[in-house]
Amino acid sequence: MRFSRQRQVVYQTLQQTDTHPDAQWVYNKVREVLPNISLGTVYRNLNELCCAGMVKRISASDNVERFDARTASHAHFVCRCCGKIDDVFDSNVDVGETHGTVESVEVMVYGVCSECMKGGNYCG
Amino acid sequence: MRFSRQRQVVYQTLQQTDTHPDAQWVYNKVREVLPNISLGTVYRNLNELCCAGMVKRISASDNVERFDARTASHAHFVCRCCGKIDDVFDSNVDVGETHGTVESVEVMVYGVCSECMKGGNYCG
DNA sequence: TCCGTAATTAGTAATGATTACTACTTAATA
DNA sequence: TATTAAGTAGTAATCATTACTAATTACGGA
Repeated sequence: MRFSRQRQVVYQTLQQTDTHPDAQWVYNKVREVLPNISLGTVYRNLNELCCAGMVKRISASDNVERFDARTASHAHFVCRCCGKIDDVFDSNVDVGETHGTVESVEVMVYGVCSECMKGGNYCG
Repeated sequence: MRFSRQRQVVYQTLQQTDTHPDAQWVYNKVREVLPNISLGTVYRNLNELCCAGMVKRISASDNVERFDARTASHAHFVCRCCGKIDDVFDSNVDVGETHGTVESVEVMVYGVCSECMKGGNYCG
């Protein structure tokens, strides 16, 4: 993977925020530095960085993919009213006190299923 | 909330599968019983059922919302190759053995953040 | 330092999921 | 049964994301 100027700025931009932004937000932010970058380039680089393990993709039920440059494992608090995503780093914290009213907790285990491992559908 | 024929069939269809389908799959399945139902109706009913707490929405990073009529809390195994979602009911199970290779575990806490609770942005 | 070349980009078009809109229909209640 | 607000079918619109292409560029080797 080459390290183009565009890819650098996309990555740095994501590292400098803790708001778990979507591609459009990253695009707007990066344009302050690279006014001619295209939205497609932002999308492609976010995907490349995800593949490289430098960025994590966050899906939180509002039809928008969000991204996080903090790859250390941590939980997220998602507000279903404003869509905001907070980090929950400390497992001892009372989320209900610190972040808001808790309605449900979802645990998602990501990986490659047995059929795909066997069938050679394994992708990367 | 009224209990229209369409809503009944959408709900029943979702109850009769454990594949965590998306709206299109539900649409195709429901059309076997109600050939004239429209895709918009399926979407609207899935959303209504979510609001009513009878159905859960599952976001798993492939640009499609999936739905689950099993509202009892349980974890999900998501294959990043084929997109399949398995239920993980038994917390004692070795997910790596039973479902596939585990790459990451994400914990999402859903709720309403403090600002929205205070600001009257609370929505339902 | 200069080439060669494959990776990357900008710009635009296409795709695909989801929502919005409207005139018509129907479930549920009095 | 009559009323009526909720629900529906069908279609158009929206919006996030991906695909495509000709031009540009990073980077290893001469």
